[in-house]
Amino acid sequence: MTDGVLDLQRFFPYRLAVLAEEVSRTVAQLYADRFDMTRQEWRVLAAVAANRQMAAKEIAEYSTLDKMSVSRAVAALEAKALISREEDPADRRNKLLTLTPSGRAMYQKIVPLVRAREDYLLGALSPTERDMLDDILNKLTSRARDLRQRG
Amino acid sequence: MTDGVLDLQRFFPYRLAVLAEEVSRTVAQLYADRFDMTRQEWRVLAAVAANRQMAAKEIAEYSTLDKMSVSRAVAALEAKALISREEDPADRRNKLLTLTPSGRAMYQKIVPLVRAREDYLLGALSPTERDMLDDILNKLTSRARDLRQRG
DNA sequence: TATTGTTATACTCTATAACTATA
DNA sequence: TATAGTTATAGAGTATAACAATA
Repeated sequence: MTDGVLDLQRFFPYRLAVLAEEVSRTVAQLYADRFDMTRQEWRVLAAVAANRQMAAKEIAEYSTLDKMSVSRAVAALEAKALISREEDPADRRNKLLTLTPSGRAMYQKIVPLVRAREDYLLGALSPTERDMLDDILNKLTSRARDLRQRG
Repeated sequence: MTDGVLDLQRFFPYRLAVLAEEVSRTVAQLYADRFDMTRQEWRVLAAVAANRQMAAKEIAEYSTLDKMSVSRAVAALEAKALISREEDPADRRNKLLTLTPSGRAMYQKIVPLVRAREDYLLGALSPTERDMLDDILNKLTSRARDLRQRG
């Protein structure tokens, strides 16, 4: 183990990447195949649905997307009439976003589907494991952010 | 929680994706910024280093890459003289890959660096948590694969 | 005919940065 | 000058499929 060879199958960053990609695909099957949305569009839709009336910058922070991804996802969602945009009267640089009725309807169709997949996945774990996973994800995410900032 | 709104910050697939992306970046900082390798090239390098003399198909299985990604990563690594290719005399469709001395030297520079990052990340966890995380990753990966295959 | 590996193509994603309009 | 958002562009990743060589 501590010799010069690294076994990819036991290397945590690799295992995490494989799991996350697999999970991401199972969720994307729902919103991509059935509702023709990209991952970015889904995240923006979920962000606006959960918060109502957000500026693009707030969406970027909430969804961990950069502002360009948000901008393009918003344009795509607007073209599909799933969200609408209006200027913020208090600061006309901001474009406030809300779901249209059909955007909300689509969101409400997708949510139970992705929740069911989440439940199925987490159903592999005991309640104790689920609680611990919650802590573990928080701790690891915090460390990973430290690491990346410090280089 | 069970109303129609999904909080992205509490949604497991989202949290997992954010963590995995963050971890992937901290590791990529090492092999990309310092050694000018893509993620695919790093995975292929690691696969060949851990197994010696692999055919492209075996690399694809070991590294969870598809055969085209392997083919292009191999071409790139060969152009940098990090791996070499020879025909398998037993089946001339196979191209057996091995690291060149400079490929092995680069691998041996990278391994301690990525191991240090892995150790730092997992250092956020107690030994109990680390053991449990190991099980959890296995269980979730197995379920996610089930889910994706069944659609 | 089936398999290994390569090549072609097109689409998505990501990153940097220039640009606009407001402030 | 600084900020919110858009647009441009190029590089990297991914997916489908056609293809060549070999079995």
